[in-house]
Amino acid sequence: MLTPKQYKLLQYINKTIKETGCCPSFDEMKQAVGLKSKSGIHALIEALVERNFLRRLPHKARSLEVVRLPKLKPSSIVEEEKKRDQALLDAMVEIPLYGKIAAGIPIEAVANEIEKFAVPYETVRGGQFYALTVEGDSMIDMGILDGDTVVIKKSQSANNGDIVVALVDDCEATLKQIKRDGQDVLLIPKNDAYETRRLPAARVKVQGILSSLYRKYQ
Amino acid sequence: MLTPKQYKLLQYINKTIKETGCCPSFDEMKQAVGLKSKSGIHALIEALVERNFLRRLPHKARSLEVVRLPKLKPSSIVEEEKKRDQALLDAMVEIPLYGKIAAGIPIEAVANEIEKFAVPYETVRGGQFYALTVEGDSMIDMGILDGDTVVIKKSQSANNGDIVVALVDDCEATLKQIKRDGQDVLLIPKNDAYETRRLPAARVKVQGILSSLYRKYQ
DNA sequence: TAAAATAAGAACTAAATTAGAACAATATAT
DNA sequence: ATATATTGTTCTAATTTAGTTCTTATTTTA
Repeated sequence: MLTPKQYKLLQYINKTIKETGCCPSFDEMKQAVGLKSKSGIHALIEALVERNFLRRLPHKARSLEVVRLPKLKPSSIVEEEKKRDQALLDAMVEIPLYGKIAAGIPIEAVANEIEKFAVPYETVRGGQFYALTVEGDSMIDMGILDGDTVVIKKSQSANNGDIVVALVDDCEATLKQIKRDGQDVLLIPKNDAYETRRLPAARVKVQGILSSLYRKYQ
Repeated sequence: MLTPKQYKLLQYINKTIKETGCCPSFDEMKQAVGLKSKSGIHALIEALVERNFLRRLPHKARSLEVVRLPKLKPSSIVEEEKKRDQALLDAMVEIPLYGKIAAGIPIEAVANEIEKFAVPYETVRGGQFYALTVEGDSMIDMGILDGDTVVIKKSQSANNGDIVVALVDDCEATLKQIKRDGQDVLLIPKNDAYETRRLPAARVKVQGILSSLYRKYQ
């Protein structure tokens, strides 16, 4: 069994040769495994040759060849890879940022994808999501400010009281709290300066539900 | 394995034989790899023969044969791995989540690290950051709500008007807008139900500046 | 606790790269 | 077959790059 350092170096040598066709120099190796002196590399290579993982021509530069690779990974390496996998799992994914949506007077429809917005993968698992930049102050009393980025989960339906992206008459998209009132739908701004709109349910389509909010200062 | 020069020459020889059916001369090779003398080619070929990548008949012109080539990983796979590495680079980093901070009456000091909070790496580059969970409603008029997570950039100083984590008398930490007024410091809540505190500058230490805000709905 | 392994750095040795020139062997044209 | 051209070999020498060996410490592992 190899020590973690030996394993790491062997993997690096193997990877480099496979990718470039050339053997790395001791200096390159010391960079790769994070050493400041090449005498350590020399010792590691001695050990790998002794254990028959490497073959070399003594005193020849860049003459290493990988004889075989270990079947077992040192347990500390396994730990490291677990952490890396976790990091990958937590990595960002990009969702479309469709542009501005009115939190005041409706401005533009959700239509042409312009940019991407990166969010943690776990926050957008199990659904389709997109992002919008809030414009206006009609939701200010819910702490949704002009310039905030909201992440919306696509949905054709919403519960009473949800904050949704609502498409009115197939042309205006707006972020409002939604409530049902008989055959009508109420689109409720959260700012006393704005008035609730009452519309027949047929004119309003829910496009998604507010899922999270991001704000960057300065 | 090979040095970069050896590799380059071997590739050229192989390519030429494959394309023209005949081995290049030393002069052609020296052109191809950018040398001005063929003695260098001779040395490289010696090395390639020694490493068993070439075979030759001594003193016979254009008599080289390629024995083997370093087998490279397909470049598509290399690309994929590069992308994966990039994903890792773009991944989340975890910053300490120190617990709750009062946005109303000060509750607990910034002290014992409890949890971690994952944020996109790029948002916390160039500085030390930590996260706090907002408790209370004193900043509600700035859209900072109870339960929001705020990311704070460590700093001992702040500009007038910044929203900061302020430590009062070395024991209460609170999130407020800060303003200077002569020898005093004003800690301004953003909620009409709360009153601005005026304190001598000596009693207030800035611990960090509000950098970003995260809110999860439902 | 003893034996490996890890680590740094310096001093040293050796190999690789490069050039130029002279020369030797081979190939080709006449 | 011979002259000529082409090609490969050998040498010197300078420079750069690379590998080895040594000492000294620290850390890890058995």
